[in-house]
Amino acid sequence: MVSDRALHVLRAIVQDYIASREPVGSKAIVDRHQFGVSAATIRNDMALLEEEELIAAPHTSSGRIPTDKGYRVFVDQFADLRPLSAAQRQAIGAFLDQSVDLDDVFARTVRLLSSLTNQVALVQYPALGNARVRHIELVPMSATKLMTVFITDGGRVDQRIIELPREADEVFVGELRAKLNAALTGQALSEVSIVAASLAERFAPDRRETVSVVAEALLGHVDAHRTDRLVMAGAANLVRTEGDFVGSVYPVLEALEEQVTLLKLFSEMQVDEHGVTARIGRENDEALKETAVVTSAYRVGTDSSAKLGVLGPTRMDYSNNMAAVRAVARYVSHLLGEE
Amino acid sequence: MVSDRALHVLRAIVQDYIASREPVGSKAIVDRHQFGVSAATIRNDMALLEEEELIAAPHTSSGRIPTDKGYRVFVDQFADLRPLSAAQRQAIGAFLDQSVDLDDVFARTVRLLSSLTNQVALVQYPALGNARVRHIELVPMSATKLMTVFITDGGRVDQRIIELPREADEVFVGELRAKLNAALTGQALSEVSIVAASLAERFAPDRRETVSVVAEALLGHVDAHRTDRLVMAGAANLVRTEGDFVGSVYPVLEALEEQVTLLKLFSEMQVDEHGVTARIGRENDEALKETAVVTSAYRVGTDSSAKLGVLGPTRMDYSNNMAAVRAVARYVSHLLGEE
DNA sequence: AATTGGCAGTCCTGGCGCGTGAGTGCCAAG
DNA sequence: CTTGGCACTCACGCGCCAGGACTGCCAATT
Repeated sequence: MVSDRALHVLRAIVQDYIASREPVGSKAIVDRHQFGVSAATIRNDMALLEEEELIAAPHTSSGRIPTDKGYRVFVDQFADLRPLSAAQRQAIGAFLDQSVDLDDVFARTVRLLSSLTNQVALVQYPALGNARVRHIELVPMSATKLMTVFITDGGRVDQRIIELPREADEVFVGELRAKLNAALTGQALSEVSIVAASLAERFAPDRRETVSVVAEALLGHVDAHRTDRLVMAGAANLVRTEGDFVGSVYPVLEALEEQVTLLKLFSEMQVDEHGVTARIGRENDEALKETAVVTSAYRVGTDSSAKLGVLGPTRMDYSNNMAAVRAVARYVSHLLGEE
Repeated sequence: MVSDRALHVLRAIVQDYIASREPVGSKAIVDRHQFGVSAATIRNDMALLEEEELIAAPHTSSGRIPTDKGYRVFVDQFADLRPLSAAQRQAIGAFLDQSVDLDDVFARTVRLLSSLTNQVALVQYPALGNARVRHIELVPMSATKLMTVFITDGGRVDQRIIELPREADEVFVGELRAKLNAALTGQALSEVSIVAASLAERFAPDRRETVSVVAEALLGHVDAHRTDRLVMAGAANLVRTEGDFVGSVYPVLEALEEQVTLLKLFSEMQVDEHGVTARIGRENDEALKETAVVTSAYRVGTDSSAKLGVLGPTRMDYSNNMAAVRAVARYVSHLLGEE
């Protein structure tokens, strides 16, 4: 429908608009790019692009800005995704290799992504749906308070404090700990509920109530592992780019604190063959209709995975951000996916 | 220096300005408050207050707004701090009582504070400087990778993955675990470094290198417990109140992400006899010079404590916010401070 | 000595009109 | 299909002006 040159005009408009934040006119294009044709010709192409709703004019006589659809075509057509420079790659490795534990990997990853892209960075904790129990620890806090610590082979640790129905001595706790680990260590999380249910039988009747309270806590741990969490950094960048929003950034920030919106977003995004995807403008929820989200997946362990990405105004540097997201996702996979 | 009535004029100005965000003039004061004197008299008092730098006029002929110093006097003189309503108190209890563990208490506390005050809420993790070791767990991840889990009696759990210099079998790990717990359980964190240093001697020479790597990891855990952390919620509220900042909110948000600034702030703030303190405007760091921070302390265990509070524009509802912060701090103390 | 009404003066705010300039749409010619 | 030319359209910045909300000061009053 639109000629090849028209597409390149679109690219020029997107690039110039991203660089200057000002509507770009036909004259500016012939000046800044080597099209070898006159401004009038460019104008004809622009009329075409406008008809296709790839660009729009804020008011009758002014330059054009890309529409959501325009950004979409730009991203699909011109996602050149030049690899990052060697120095940048090395910086990623050097920074992430310092991580001391899983939480730290994620904390560092968001900060890194945020500073590479100058956008809000998001990292989803892996679901670990098929993770296995590595170890269960019971720590008495007082006669009737017990802390349960639940460790999976993905390296995730959860703790929880429960109130026991009656007093439990050290010996009994030791017995319970031993039986729990014997029965559950190495089991998939999905098996925990089945095993835990049959556990009470192996204890004297007057202990069973206490055991089932503990079993219930274990189910809570499994749930907590299913429930995804997010870490975020660089929210200040949204305010810095406030001028790119015609509405307020307030609803956007609200949506960011409302993690459920973001988790839904991540779960809906399918990573394409390049390993990185963008969702632009109205393709998102109402609250995020003026933003774009660039996402990639990373692997954890052998067969578990989660997403990470950045969020910013639709007027963002897609090339750079997509390259950064892809590179970071790859490095994190390399870090956590190895066996 | 300033008359009693002048102080009440200051109070009226602060209250009206907080309510309307508009400079308040002498006429508005006689209309909205029962001073029983004429506008001209109020004007004389206002001239006095201006001389004392408690209020200022944005431009020659317009109402006055409080200065930082004016807010300070207002807070010191008129901190009536009416207790929250019974319904609000009950809501605090009902919400916080649902917490399942320590992290959850803090997560709920920030959300609660943020929604009670419509400001940014901050909760500092307790330092637990005099906490004791409750339990140490070692979990083999692979032949040369070991996860160390470090649990203190405050209920805090830390994990970390370390690389061993040579392979370690289950038996050796079990022995190490037993010896570590025998030597360290019940010890104060400050003792860990001393005990850990002498630990290697008790093993065969070819094990010592591995043992000292583990000992080093334990020191890392102790450090992590010393290093305070913060949780935050409601950053979106800052953007909502953006109109109250003459500069941008961007540096404020940056400072919020830079936790070190906030930790320094918390450590400098001394809670007064009412149990709650405010720091206003330029009393803070440069980046926070347009904000006010209301803080209170809460107790954890018997003798450990930390701070929590809210941050917002200097034009905030001090009475409400101070009451909310105090009530929440008290409830959290009640929750975590009990023995 | 404190208070008050009156009055002149200040300065922000919003509306109006106008020239300027960037950029478009269209057309007829190449 | 491309190009130069040309009329047309708006947003933008500027100066100007009237209205309004205050203040500061002063002389009279209590």
